[in-house]
Amino acid sequence: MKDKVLKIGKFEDLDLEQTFDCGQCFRWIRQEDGSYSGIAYGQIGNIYIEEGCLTVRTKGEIGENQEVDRAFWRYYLDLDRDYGEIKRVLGEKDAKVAKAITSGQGIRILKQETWETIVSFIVSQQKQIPSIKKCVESLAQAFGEKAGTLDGKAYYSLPSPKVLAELSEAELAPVGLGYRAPYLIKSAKQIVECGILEKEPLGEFRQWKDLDNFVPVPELTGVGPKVENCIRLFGMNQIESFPIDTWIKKVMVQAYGFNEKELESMRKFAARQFGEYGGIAQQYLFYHIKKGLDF
DNA sequence: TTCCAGGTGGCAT
DNA sequence: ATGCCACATGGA
Repeated sequence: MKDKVLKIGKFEDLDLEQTFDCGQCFRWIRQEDGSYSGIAYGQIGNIYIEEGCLTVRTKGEIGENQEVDRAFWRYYLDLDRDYGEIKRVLGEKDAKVAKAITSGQGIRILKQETWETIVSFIVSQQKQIPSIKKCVESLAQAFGEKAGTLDGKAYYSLPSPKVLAELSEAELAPVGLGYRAPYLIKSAKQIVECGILEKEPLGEFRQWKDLDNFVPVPELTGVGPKVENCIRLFGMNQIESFPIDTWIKKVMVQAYGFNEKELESMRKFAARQFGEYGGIAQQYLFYHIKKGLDF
């Protein structure tokens, strides 16, 4: 199959490095020319900006499904949300976020597959981002399906809940997940048993909107408050979600004067201060402090 | 070598 | 409801 090039359009408030390397996703890899290659919903792509125009090189014949593909990338990259307005609202309300926005003005919250975020963020606990990327990639190569090749590199989808649910800890051991391996297997079993796969199958260009009606997210094994909020924010389009990890804790202490242990107060504060845009504010703050900048 | 990492489950108060 | 602590592996 040949490559085809899709011109998506010109967008404000979009920076590929900030979006793909801000820690929200683990399967997009920066190429030497500054573009990003990866896979989402089984679609392989190489994404870049050329003369100001967002462009995706992907698989398929020219002219085939062009409008569907464009709609998909618009969806995945969250291009129909007005980040300019969100930044204005957040910036007016909160001076710390206003400062953070100066470092990450081009971040967009990807609309990732729910299942991918469940896997990724169960794996992510007590790991650094490069290590998370390696584990997720290794998982895909070992147990996923080959989705195709781009620039001579093979891309694999993540193993489905069914595949993962059938695996033993011994079989999963080579992936190097450590103590997270049983969490992942148990969560996969919970997803299979809850019946959502029959209702909202993988492969559609959409997230699991009513997962909570099948298994409430916090009931998944290995999913505590932090991972739950990441799944909601990155994988369920619930952008008010405000994950509090070690870095956001630092922000809350340094910039807002909280005591390190006052988690519940931090949550309440975030909900009141950032409201429906909590997750986007969180991502600006996260990106800013990770760059080593202060407030 | 030692220490730590986008936390959570299990147990004790 | 809250406070400890072990947890497996890789990288600095």
